[in-house]
Amino acid sequence: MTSPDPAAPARPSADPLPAPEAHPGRAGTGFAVTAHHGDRARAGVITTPHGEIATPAFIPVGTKATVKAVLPEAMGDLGAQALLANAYHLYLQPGHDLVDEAGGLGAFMNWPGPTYTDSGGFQVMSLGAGFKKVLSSEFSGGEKARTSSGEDDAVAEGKERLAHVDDDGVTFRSFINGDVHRFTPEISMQIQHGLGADIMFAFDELTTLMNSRGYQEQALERTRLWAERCLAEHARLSADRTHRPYQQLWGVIQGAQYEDLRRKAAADLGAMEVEGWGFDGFGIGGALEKENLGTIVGWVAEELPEDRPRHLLGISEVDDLFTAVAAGADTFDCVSPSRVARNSAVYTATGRVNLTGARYRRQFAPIDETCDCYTCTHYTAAYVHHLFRAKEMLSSTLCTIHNERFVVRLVDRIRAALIAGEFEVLREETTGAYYGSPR
RNA sequence: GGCAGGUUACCCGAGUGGCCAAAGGGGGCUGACUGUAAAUCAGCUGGCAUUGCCUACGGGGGUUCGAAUCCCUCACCUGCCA
Repeated sequence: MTSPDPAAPARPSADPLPAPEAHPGRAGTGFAVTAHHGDRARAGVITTPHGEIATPAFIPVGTKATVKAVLPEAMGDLGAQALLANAYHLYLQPGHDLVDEAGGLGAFMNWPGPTYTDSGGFQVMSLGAGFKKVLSSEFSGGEKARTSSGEDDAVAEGKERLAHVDDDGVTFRSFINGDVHRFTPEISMQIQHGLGADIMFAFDELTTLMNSRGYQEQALERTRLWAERCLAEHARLSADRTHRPYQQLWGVIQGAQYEDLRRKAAADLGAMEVEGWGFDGFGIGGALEKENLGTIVGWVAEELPEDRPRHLLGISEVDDLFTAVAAGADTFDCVSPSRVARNSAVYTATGRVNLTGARYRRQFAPIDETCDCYTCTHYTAAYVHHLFRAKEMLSSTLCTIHNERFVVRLVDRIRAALIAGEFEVLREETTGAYYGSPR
């Protein structure tokens, strides 16, 4: 466990970076593959102004510039190489201008390592299609095709949508106070430039499993046009700015479960160039199901340029990580380790368990004997069980540290196994122990 | 001593003749959560068996086809007045 860069200054300095090169967007940044394994799995290094990220890597999520309940320093101690925040949330509160004034996201939250921001595209879906409904099996099998831009279901459900999509952008209602706000690709880029993360994502539309094929095509074309506009605005903002010009912009591949749409999206964005600017990497988004996750990542990886990193958005379950790495994914982010931890679920080598269970009342041993996290090396499961029962907030802290370490370490081990040529062995051992049988 | 009110499941607390094995909380048990409107949400929570039966609304006794609900009595608790 090492901090990303203990020597890095915690506060912004006046002139921290070298002069731009010929391609201003990529100066001092980039990606290098260091090892291949099998058809598509690989290990590599992403370089940013705030340090390197060895891939495959898990990037913990700190939506509002904090991984809930955990100090940024602790995230460094548990081995997080980078953190991911959300443009939508930080735009609403405290505002990207204020974060910019503070010296950018990393300086603001005292995180010296690399940072990512998501574009706010996810909120188009989560606030628009309806909270909790993206992957809900309750809706995924439905016959009725529904669209994120239609108002029918919201009316039928007697609920008001919080977001509305059109070709130019998205109109949101703030989840904080109901204020109306407008996001376009340009606005998302302006916000993300203000936030100043090393790696930004293009503004996209995430569709849901219940959208019709026709709507998926329409949304995909919209996402493609938005990607071009993001690149153009990124170029403009990068040229204008002098104090933080080295941000990378990664395009987001949509296309739902359709092979032709996914391949087209990947080919389009992979080749996309606007005023000499292309994407520095790619995100793979959308409502992926466990069964087709590997297949979809595989299609996309085949179409994308080899020399740029691929980030799988929102995935962190044990078997999914192995599947995705095998299919060509390089980095991951996910809220699950954190959210689940606050609700008393913890990962162990032999599966996920709920710590509020009565069976932990007297377990005077670590949550997971095989874990090297701060929680497991200092506290017993019985103590954490007590904290949950007593509704003490330290329960969230200790379990989040454990779960984030669990996933970070797992992906670190996957990386080491790739380099050593032992990926399949690790996969079989790990998923076998975790799920009872290998997946 | 007098008057008034009260005693309901593990706890608090609704319920004043049948739709009551009994609302609602809490607690307990179990589960869910994959680019965070999430320290959130869901199910179960007297016993045993297939419909159903048994045990239960302070104890005991009545009235009634039928009582947590009405009457009598006993016990305990809370006010107010002596």
